[in-house]
Amino acid sequence: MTVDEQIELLKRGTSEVISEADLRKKLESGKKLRVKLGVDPTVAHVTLGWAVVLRKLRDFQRLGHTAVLIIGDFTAQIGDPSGKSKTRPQLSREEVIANVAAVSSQVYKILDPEMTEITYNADWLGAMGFADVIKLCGQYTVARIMERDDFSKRWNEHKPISMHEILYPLCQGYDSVMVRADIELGGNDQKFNNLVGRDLQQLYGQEPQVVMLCPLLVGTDGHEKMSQSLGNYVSVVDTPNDIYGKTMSIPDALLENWFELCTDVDMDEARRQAAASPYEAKKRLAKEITALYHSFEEAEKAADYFRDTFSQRQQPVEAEEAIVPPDLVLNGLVPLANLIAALGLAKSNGNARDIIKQGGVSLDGEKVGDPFAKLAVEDLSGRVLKVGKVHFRRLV
RNA sequence: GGGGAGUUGCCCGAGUGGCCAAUGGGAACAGACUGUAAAUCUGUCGGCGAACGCCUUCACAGGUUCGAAUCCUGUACUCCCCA
Repeated sequence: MTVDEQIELLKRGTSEVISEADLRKKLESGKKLRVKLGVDPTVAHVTLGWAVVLRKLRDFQRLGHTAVLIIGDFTAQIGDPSGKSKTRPQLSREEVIANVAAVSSQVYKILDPEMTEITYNADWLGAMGFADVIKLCGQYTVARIMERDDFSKRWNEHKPISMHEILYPLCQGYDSVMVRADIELGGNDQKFNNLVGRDLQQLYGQEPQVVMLCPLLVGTDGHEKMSQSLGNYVSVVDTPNDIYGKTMSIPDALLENWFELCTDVDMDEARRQAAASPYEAKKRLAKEITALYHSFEEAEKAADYFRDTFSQRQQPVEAEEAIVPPDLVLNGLVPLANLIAALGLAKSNGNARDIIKQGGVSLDGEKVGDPFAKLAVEDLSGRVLKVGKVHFRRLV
């Protein structure tokens, strides 16, 4: 593959490369490049949003380069201020460890483990003494930190900025120095942090890294950046049905963004399809994504399930089984609302009654309208309970 | 160090002694329509209860009062101005 072709491939799904000339130079050197991606284990799922940069990293691996994954076990405890209008809660050591465990296996659904180097930034950041920190701080000025959009905005709005937050970019930049990164990948919101890496590398006598930024994937709600905390995410460990279904629920306006960032489908083709029939394009998208994290066969099955269950509103043949909690049963009768709440399908009994009242609950396809319905237990077993649009449970 | 302003439900934000579980908007949820799209319309949106109702909530802890989100005192946190 020529360098031009490589650049072409690598640029797909990026919004900015700083700079392309430097990237070319590094690729032309023929050297095995060290491509850094820092991730903070603040959550327990690899979402499709996160997968965008992981997939980009995998593109580099396919060209023979090394993925240097930095688990920000130290920085997670600071909390990245990027794109945040308020201070993040600082995570405890235990939470971070739990998240690392959960996430590390998920990233190999995308990356090639043979070509991945995993490091933990607590190894060097945690070992620094206060004098080292002061020295590092001496390399940067307050004005430069305050150039940053998030901070200046918060500053102007008279919102608090904690001291530790302004150290975050320095930590991340120092990571680049420590792993001698040739390239750093990140979402658009990481631009500032990644540029600090360039500056610090130069100050420490290294060639500055190339910064490659990917646009942020918009979440299923169609507005906010996909994130676990907002609940608008698709996880790579979601079931095929969930990946497919959640993808089908995104607004049409997101089709292009998702095709570009979540699939390898040719963009001309994707655009053509989206223009011709957004619905057909979305089904294609959902199937493509599902297949990436499961298999083509499972994606087909998910598509069938979706069509039958949601498009044609048939009752699913297979549904997660749920046991009627015995303590709800009185004289062989169980109050439906309490059952729904106990199964976690509503947040309280009152909420469950509200949903019933509004026609959101059915048993074997038959709507239940009485919020105070009490049902005979033996009568329930084997029947399928539907709550809302999405939740089905086969009662046992 | 001094002076001033503020902290309300998931978020924003009204509310200055009873009519406040607390106006409004957004989010969310359910229904209709549909393509689990968008737009629109309707409804719900602290907990328990069949219900009269009861319980917990307006930063935290005390206090005044028959009665407090609303008044007083202290504590914590945030912002502004001065040094």
